[in-house]
Amino acid sequence: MPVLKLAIPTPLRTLFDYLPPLDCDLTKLQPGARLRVPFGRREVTAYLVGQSTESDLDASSLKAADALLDSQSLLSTPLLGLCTWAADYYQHPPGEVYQAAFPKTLRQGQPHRYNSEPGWQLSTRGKGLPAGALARSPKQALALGILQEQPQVTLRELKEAGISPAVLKALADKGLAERCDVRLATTAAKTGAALQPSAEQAEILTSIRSAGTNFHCHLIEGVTGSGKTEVYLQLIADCLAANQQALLLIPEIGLTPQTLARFSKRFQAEIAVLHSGLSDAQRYSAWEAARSGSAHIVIGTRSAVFTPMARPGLIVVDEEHDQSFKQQDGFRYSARDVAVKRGQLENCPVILGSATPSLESLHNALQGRYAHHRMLQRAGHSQLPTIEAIDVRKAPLQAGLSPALLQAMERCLQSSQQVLLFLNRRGYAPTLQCHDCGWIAECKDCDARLTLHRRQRRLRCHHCGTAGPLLHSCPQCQSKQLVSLGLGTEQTEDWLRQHLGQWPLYRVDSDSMQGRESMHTLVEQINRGEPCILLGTQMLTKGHHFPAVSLVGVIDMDAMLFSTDFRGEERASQLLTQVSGRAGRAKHRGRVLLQTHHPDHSVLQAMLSQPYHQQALAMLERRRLASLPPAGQLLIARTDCADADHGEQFLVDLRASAQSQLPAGIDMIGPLPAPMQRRAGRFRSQLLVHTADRRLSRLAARTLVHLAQAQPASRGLNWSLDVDPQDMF
DNA sequence: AGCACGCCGACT
DNA sequence: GTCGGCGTGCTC
Repeated sequence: MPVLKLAIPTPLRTLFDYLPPLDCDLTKLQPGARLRVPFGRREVTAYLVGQSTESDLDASSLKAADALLDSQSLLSTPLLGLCTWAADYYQHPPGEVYQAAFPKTLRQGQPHRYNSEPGWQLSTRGKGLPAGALARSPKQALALGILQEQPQVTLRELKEAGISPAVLKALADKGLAERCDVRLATTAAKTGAALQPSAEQAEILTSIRSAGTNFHCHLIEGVTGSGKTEVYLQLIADCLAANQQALLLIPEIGLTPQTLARFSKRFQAEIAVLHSGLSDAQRYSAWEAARSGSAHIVIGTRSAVFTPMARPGLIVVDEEHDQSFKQQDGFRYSARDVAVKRGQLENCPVILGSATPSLESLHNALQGRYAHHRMLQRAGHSQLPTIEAIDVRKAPLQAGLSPALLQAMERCLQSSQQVLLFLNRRGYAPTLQCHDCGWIAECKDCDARLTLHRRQRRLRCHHCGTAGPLLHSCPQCQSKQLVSLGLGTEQTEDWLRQHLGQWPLYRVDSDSMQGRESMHTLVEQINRGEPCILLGTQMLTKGHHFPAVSLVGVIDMDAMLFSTDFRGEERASQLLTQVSGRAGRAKHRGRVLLQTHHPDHSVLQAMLSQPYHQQALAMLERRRLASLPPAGQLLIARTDCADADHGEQFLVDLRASAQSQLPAGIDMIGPLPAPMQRRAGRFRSQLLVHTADRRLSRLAARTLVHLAQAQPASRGLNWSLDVDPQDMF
């Protein structure tokens, strides 16, 4: 008995067995095709994973699929393998993983339209006409002639030949021609002139090329401005020359216009871009361009790692350390890690690039699993900036700015250069307090204070998004003496406009950069090079090039130094190195000033005295001593629940049942309340699971999910497993 | 996650 | 008498 193994989008971690649709040729059922199936009391889109001749269930309890939606597979064998691997590795329901490889329109069960343009062809009757027929209507005869030469002609080509739609309509009315979809032929990509590579670039290119076109993972660790992108471009050019496609993953959409511009300039090629800002139709057409192979280059954010490609030849993950590659809810995958796995399954090279590689990737490189390529020189003659700490203890601060920083800013602006100020806190002030009774504005749903947003006249919670009106009197004692504490970008902006108003000021944070194009426009404005002040959050540090910036001021370095997460120091080093990298790319040597109350802090001292690479080696050693990732693996079982005790009890029980089943070498810590226990009205607890190696970690993940599924959960309790968590929360 | 069934309060 | 509140149980 033929049985179909289907992945169905549902939170259940299993495949479902169905009988084939009635009157269906079994050889037409290819893995990666979609089917329409009855599921419970509704109809859903299912994805064919495989066929079998038997089922664990009784044949009588199997339903038959309603219809096969795709007569051909839409996913290649390696991509199917990738989905299967990811479902197992992340212990996530297969249906939801498979769904990640499809655009929304196809998930909804719409018929697949191949990469095609509307066109016309002769009908059976039309094909029977002799050449030179229809001589009495010259236009129709011309159209007929064209259609006789080529089996299918696009509407566009017909129009170019002077055939109007009316003429075609006339042919259709006579039953001689009909509409059709014309599949597009793939055209070869052309590559423009490459830049002359530097000695370092040339060496890396040679080394990567000599590693061949099979799977191999390369880590390019290149200081900001060393020209990693040029290396990518030349490798992609090789890939295109071999008639293969390249996949480039980038952290966020903010970067897309710049990246796209650079790629369009170099390549006369079709580039498919996939990011969250696309409409469903645009996303579908980019997806289909990648899948059909008409797109030569696919550029996208995290989710693009699951895009099908006809001829993949290279995968590049730019800024591989960036946290946005890790999905933080639902299907919690790391696009970087999935990309490496995909390279292995597609058997093509994978390039991970960063100025500040993650300790995971650096570890793999040092272990010899990845080839390690370093670029230490900046392109042209620009030097890396100098970094100095400003001890702000006892210094009179104005909107967070010390006299030393202000003086440096003015000098910089007067010599017609740009200043970048980094303050990783949006809003006006992070706290609103009553001066008379000490009351503090807190979020009613989270263990967090409300941030004062003056411009929007709101009190907002940055954790759950709720926003309330600005208060003018204390709800506890009715005093009017409400004072703001702490500093956000809005406040520094206000002060700078008043006191250094002669210089243009651009605030760059997610509040001020609302429109899709606003960041792009701003970057262009800034790069005209006029002296100005840039003030922003980490939005400002992500990949943009600001050649005229020669001074970077970090207003609140201390916020970066104190973190509860074991990855805190790694993040701080990366962030600081990335901010510093914005400075001094052109002729002037840049200068970075860090304001701190803790000039002797060890992390700060390391940043002042060593480049990122050395800091990273020291951090790796500390991780090794503490058996923390990448030395050892981590899993977190999380719960969130309206009742704090229920969540914790669930994890206590889970731990107890896991304890008896798991072998030695798997350590469990907790359950503990999450670092911010209450968020959006729900109490969060977590159980940490630490193992020495990957094999044990995967065993632990499977066992925990198995036990958690079998465990009775009180109503309203959600649990999830986070494999390779990036944040403790 | 959906979507139904099911058993108790305020309306025509 | 029913309309509908959301508790709980199932999906091959």
